[in-house]
Amino acid sequence: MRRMTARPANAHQARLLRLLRDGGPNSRAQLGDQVDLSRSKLAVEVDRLLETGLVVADGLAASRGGRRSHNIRLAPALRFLGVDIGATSIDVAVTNAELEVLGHINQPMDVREGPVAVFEQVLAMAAKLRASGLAEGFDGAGIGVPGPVRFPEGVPVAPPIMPGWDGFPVREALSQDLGCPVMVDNDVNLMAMGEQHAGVARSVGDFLCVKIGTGIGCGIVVGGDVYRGTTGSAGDIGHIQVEPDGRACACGNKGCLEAYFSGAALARDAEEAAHHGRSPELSTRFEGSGRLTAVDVAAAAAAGDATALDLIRAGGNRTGQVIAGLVSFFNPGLVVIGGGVTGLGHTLLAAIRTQVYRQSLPLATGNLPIVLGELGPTAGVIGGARLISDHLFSPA
Amino acid sequence: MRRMTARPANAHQARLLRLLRDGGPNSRAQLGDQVDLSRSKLAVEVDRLLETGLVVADGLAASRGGRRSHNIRLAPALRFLGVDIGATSIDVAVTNAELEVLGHINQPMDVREGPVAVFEQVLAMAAKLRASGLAEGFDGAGIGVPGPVRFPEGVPVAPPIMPGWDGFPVREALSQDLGCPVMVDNDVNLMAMGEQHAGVARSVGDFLCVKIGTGIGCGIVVGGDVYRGTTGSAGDIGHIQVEPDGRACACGNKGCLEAYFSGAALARDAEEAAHHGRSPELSTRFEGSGRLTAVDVAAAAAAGDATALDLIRAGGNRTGQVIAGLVSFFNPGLVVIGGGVTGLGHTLLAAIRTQVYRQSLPLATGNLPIVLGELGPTAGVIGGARLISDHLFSPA
DNA sequence: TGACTTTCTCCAGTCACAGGACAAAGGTGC
DNA sequence: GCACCTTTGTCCTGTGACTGGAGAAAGTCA
Repeated sequence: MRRMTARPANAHQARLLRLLRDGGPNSRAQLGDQVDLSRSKLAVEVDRLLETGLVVADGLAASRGGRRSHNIRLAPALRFLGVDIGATSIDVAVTNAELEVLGHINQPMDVREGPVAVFEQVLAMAAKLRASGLAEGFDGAGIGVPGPVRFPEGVPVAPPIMPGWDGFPVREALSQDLGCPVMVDNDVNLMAMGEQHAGVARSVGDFLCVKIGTGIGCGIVVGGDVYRGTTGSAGDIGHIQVEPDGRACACGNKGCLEAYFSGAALARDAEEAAHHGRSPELSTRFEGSGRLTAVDVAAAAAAGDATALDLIRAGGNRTGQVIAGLVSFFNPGLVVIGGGVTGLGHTLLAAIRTQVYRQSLPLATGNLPIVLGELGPTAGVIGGARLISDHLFSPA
Repeated sequence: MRRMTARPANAHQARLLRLLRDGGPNSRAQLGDQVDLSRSKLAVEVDRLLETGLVVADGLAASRGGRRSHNIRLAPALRFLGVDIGATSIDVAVTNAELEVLGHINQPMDVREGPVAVFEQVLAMAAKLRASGLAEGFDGAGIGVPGPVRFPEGVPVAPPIMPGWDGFPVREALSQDLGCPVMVDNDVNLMAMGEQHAGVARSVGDFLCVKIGTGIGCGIVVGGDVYRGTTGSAGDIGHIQVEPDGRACACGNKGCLEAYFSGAALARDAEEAAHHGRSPELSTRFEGSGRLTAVDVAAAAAAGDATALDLIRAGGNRTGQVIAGLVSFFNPGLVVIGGGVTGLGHTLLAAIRTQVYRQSLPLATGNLPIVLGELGPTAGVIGGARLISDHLFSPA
């Protein structure tokens, strides 16, 4: 099958494609209400898009009291690939042009295996999705990696937890292997874009999206666009110091947030508590599997284990302390908490909220929702699809 | 004299006005090199601007090997007023259309006297500048106030150090009194705009501008534009916690940065040191005037006083600790330090730099200049002129 | 069945703009 | 002093973008 070759020829067409992506099928008249163009001009641009095959006319809509309208929709065969490479697992999903997830696979994988091994697996997962009949091919792919990225080139830079990835031409390599356009970004930014597109952050212009997983990062959205910083490392809040001369961190400094709270730190603290017999619940689980993860802590907390709850509260306090500072600085309209540890749920959220509402200025917190992400592991892959569709649905 | 009544009719004209503002007089040909318009279209727009009187043609430039060009410049009679209302003093300046300061007055004034008294003084200062022959009237004014502002309406909101200002319609009131358009913003944002226009931050897209005066604030510039946050309180870093359960702060919390370092905190610490006889230099100065300010500490430090140097270093460390976090989060291309305490100079800067370079990630600090502002007290007033000119030099 | 609404197409006129021809005004080399 | 080149600026025409109105198509409602 031929894949998407055309691109919008001008800003109007790009605008129309995005409206159709975000609002679903629409009649010409409905589109006209949203774009401030005359009906004639709009008709011309829609016709051109129909010619390119990017959109199709399918059927008549119900009448609204007059002539029935033709439904215009994005080409139903368009498929985007969203790839979210985490520290310990990979998510791959196919979406249609409206960014609805048609199929989603998750597989464990250690990112430290290096880019070659990881991409081999990504390609296998993509092939699996294709083989299942969900897609005949991919028109574009958006990839998230757990570290800073030089965005224009799609190349990771100095990633702390990804030895072997520094400078690897991810965009170029995957674009060749997949045979479609590829965009690469930080996984946290992808999550922010996902929650913005289909989650809790719809219609919020300026917000923060804190992802707590193996590490801690923060997606920054300014005026609806992801802010990446001068060298692509914006949002790297895991190594903000929360305790002068505190715990040693893997980065070489002392007292970093990540040294106190993250998937890894939480697991370590839980194992220590189990070892010292401070928590029967955790000890039992430790004896069962020989190791503990954030999931065990969440389960223990759900079972009412005091030590587990304390661990979560302590971590939430540390995180809240940092977020409070960021709220004062950035004055967002929303804070989203997501990532692997969201399973810790409301205990975590309550601790974070307490810190932020107590420490930040009333003007900044007065009307500030702090909520859990609503998409879970799909946020990243939807964000990936969104990233590449934003790219493809912009003037060539 | 009739003041500026016309506004640019379209984006091209606005672009041309800003080019003339930032680059000074230019020929049509030179303008054409910068705007990506055909010479014919450019000529049409320039002619229209000439008709409105916003720009004038004055004289012929030297030949560059061919026909001599006509110089096009902004109307020489245009005058902008920049007003920077600080906690303890007011700066007012007149600029021409190129935002060059023609006259500048500073007078002490306690902002707690309330808006009516303050604006009476501002109007008197403006009248004085006008009487000196520098301006026959003002075409626009940009005002900075030391607290958060609801920007679109030009109204201070919940300002901590400005009782009586909450909700006062600054923009509307001053616009009536001055008889010209007025824009209002946070004083820190004005400083950032000033340094961006004429200071160290020229040609930097994303940067932070930390102002340490009576309080501590931070101007945030994203992609060349000031970022103000959801409720206008972005950059309010003075109340970020640097010490859990630390010193009581005026805001009601404990351990805020401002409780440890700001003009006020520094003066208090200095007086305490003088009182306890820990610093002969400061004691002498205290006996002379009965009180101490940041200026005294700076002088003592310059004289080699160890206690004064320690105070500055300690404050710089605290501030650097916060800035380090912001650098990790925001990944700016430049950090500017300004405000009243810049007189503390390189001792302060060195302490801040040490903290930031030590705590933030190498990727964020690798190529990050941390410098003192270059405009001093004129940054704010130039920023004010810039604010209103940006407004007036945009399509009506 | 007629009046009215909504949707969509067609067409003519207007405006924005590019690009070439040309004029004006200077420099340079012989 | 003259021919020739460069630079600047103006004029003019053709093209494409865009608007708004007329009208056709296709429906609803009384």
